[in-house]
Amino acid sequence: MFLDIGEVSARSGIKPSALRYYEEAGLIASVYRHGLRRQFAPEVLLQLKLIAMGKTAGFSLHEIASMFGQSGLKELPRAVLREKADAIDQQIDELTALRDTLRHVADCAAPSHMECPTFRRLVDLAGRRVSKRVKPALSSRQDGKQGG
Amino acid sequence: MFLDIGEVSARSGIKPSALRYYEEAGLIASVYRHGLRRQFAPEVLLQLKLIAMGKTAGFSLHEIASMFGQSGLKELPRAVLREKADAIDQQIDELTALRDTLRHVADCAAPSHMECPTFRRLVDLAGRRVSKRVKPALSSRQDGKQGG
DNA sequence: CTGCCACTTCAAGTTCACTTGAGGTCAAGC
DNA sequence: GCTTGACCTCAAGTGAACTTGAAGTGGCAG
Repeated sequence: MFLDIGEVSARSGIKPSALRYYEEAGLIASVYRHGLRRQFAPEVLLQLKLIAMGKTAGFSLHEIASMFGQSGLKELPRAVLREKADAIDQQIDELTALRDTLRHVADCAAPSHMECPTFRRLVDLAGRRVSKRVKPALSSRQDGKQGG
Repeated sequence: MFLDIGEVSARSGIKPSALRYYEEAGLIASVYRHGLRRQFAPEVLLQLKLIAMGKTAGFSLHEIASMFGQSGLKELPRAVLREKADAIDQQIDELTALRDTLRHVADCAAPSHMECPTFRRLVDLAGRRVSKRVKPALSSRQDGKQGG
């Protein structure tokens, strides 16, 4: 019924050391101990998927915890979630621009991309979006200080 | 004509220390020195936008350098760029799923999300995409080892 | 010619997200 | 009842991406 850490690790592809780290960070929780051993509910696998998605989005573990902490998604600040969703929308726009730029650079025969108008337009477009951002999705202490 | 580091910092919103760090990492280059002071070509601002976009996408500085190193985008490995573009496509899918999940959680009135079929479907969908991934876009040493 | 101040270098410090290693525990199988 | 092996804790180490601090340099305004 319950999974011990090796099992969770095997099914999620996340090392036991990382799982313990997540537990300490309040991202997941074991339901009880069998002797020393943590026993996890199977739902933890779903939570770990969510965590992986959050990481892909560039959120810190702390931010992920604030979205769906170990509480098992019971009482979440809906406003925070909507904010994060908006931030992800912005990020998708940026990624789209980067992807298009990459594809353009890969295909464009121009000798210097810096002078290619298509290239400049692509980068510029993305740049504009970045500066329009309300809140930084990726938290390097740099963003938000020293404002551009 | 040329910009010194403070100017570049002011226009890009990136601290001088980070700019020096980027130079050492081979991401940007100054064209010459005026006394001690680095002089940058204005194009560096465009390059910095590209770097910012790459960071948003979760690429390491090393990977970003491999995409468009300080060379000024002259002779780039087109295959690598296309690969990265594909990776970004995958990432966009994941982010879309996460965003939809977040919005669902914010709106869903169910007492426990774990039992909400819409929720499970969303997470599951994303999970499937993740495991279909060819190459990890975000390089934590974990991904790729210990395969799930 | 003096002083200022934005720059310089270099070493060390910081945060995040883990990993590694040493030494210990305990349920189960022989 | 002893060994085995998967787990445990805790401290320290790692790598990425910077930041900070100390000590120095040099062009330009006054």
